[in-house]
Amino acid sequence: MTDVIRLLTRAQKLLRTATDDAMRPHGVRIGQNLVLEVLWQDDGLTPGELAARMGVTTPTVVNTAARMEAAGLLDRRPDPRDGRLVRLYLTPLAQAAQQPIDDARRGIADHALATLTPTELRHLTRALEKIVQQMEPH
Amino acid sequence: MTDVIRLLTRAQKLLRTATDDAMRPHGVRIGQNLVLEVLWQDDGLTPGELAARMGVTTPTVVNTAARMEAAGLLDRRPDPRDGRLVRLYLTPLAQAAQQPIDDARRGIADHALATLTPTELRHLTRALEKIVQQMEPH
DNA sequence: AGGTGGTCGTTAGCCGGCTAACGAATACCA
DNA sequence: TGGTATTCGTTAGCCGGCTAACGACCACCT
Repeated sequence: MTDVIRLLTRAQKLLRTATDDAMRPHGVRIGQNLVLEVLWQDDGLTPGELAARMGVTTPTVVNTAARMEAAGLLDRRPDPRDGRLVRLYLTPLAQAAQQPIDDARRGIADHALATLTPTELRHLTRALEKIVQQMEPH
Repeated sequence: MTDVIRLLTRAQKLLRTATDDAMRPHGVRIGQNLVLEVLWQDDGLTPGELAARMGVTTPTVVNTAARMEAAGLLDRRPDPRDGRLVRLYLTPLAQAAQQPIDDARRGIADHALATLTPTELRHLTRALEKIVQQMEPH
């Protein structure tokens, strides 16, 4: 019963470690990955918006963004219309990292799933969707 | 391709959060859960042995054990034969927590997997095993 | 127009991972 | 036997999550 949960945890940890190892040479850490993914598609979001899309809390985004700013990956600029808001913009450095990081992530996914048949992949996806739907708030 | 990885990450996070929420009323946090699981079965292990069985590093166990000692969950006693070793022993408090915590974990697993058919559960397990085997250091 | 309530980001402080560097104790070998 | 290498646990310091408390700013309503 709970064995499959342990398996899932183990798999996720292995994937996380592999991803972090692959990102580090590009000056990006695992937690910054999601920020980049979202901003690559939609630059200039606020910490709150980012947190919602990433599924983490706002303080997590604030801390991560501070590290990324220190690393030269993004700029933090106040919203001209609403003094409460802060908008996060990627630097050219962060934009240039998109291609190699995407490639690395795809490579890891390919390797992790290499021994699964298309049918098994479909089944896996379906099962995970069911779990997520079951556990998601409301 | 990488979507299923995201799903897996999301599912694991939901499970982790639910587990932590269920443990906290019993005075146990999520990171201490694995320590208890191992020591319930095999008391008096060293930090290094625990780390190996848990799949984490030794410093992680040392830190977690320090918090658990402060919480009255375990005792840290030197090995009488080898002065380098430290052995970790569960207190009665920790032993008494086994039943309710096991129940809670089983309840979470049941709920998470409730919408899966036995066949789907088998497929899920098989797919996760393949991923883990593929990614584990040979 | 002014006060009040809600909405932001930030800070502080915790837990749980990690690597690197260290110090103490044992084990081994000349 | 004595010196050196190895094996432990610990400490320091980082990243990435979280909650709670706070302060600034806006919006709304009288």
